[in-house]
Amino acid sequence: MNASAQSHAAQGAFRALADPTRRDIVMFLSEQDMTIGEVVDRFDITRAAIKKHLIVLEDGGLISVHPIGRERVNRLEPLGFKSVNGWLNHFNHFWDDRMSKLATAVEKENLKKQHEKKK
Amino acid sequence: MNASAQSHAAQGAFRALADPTRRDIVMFLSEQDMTIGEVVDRFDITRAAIKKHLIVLEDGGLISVHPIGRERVNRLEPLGFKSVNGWLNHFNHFWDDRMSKLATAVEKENLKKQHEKKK
DNA sequence: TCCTTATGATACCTTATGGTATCTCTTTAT
DNA sequence: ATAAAGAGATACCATAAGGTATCATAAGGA
Repeated sequence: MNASAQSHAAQGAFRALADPTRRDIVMFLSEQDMTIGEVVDRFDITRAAIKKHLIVLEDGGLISVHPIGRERVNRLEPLGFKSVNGWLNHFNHFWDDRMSKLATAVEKENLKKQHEKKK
Repeated sequence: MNASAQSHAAQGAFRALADPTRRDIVMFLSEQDMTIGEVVDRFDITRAAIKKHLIVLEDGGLISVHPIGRERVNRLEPLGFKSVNGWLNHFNHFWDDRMSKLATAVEKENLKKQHEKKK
């Protein structure tokens, strides 16, 4: 999968992570799975607002919802995060390449200087 | 730096990456540095719109701008990406932990079954 | 010098987004 | 059986966000 396709696939995830409240929710969910009510208790906004955030997170593939009785447990989903990681990874390679090229250039420069010194 | 502080620091970067056009711009810039005009040539939207995107990217620390004569070259900035990577890394650890715990649990379950078989 | 080119800035429009308030629907417990 | 608790849906509001059109500015080149 190329980076452009990955970007398309990760759109929902990137969108979801853009909001600080949603990133906080994700942080809480990394400590333990939670029902909506439990998430709401940790914020000062209404249940409806939290619910919307959870829908965005679910659309982005970052969480999944599991009904248990009348409750619905929200759980982190690794796959959604992987799509983001995958896209970012393209740039990690990019930095590596840039650094190694820079290192090579510096090395050549040093060799050149040493050569000139000998003259 | 804890994950919450990282989240705060990375807010601009996450915000910038939420838009598909900006991610595309970033992809182009990973191939080569570009002036605004060169970026504009690769899209079907106005210069003003591109300019706004570049400002958001700069605010997010994902690019830097370097004036050369009357032109302004836009260049990717690794540090901005690192802030995003840093935040995401917290969850990579999380997956690793979860997987290892799962593996341990499965292993224990297998040992238990073997033990019961012997009976 | 003067015209062209690369860029910046502002005003304005439309839609998306984050939020509240309110009502309904289920499920559990008394 | 009925009240309370957990969750969902919808209407509505203010602001942010992405886009265009237009005007202003500065630097190169003929």
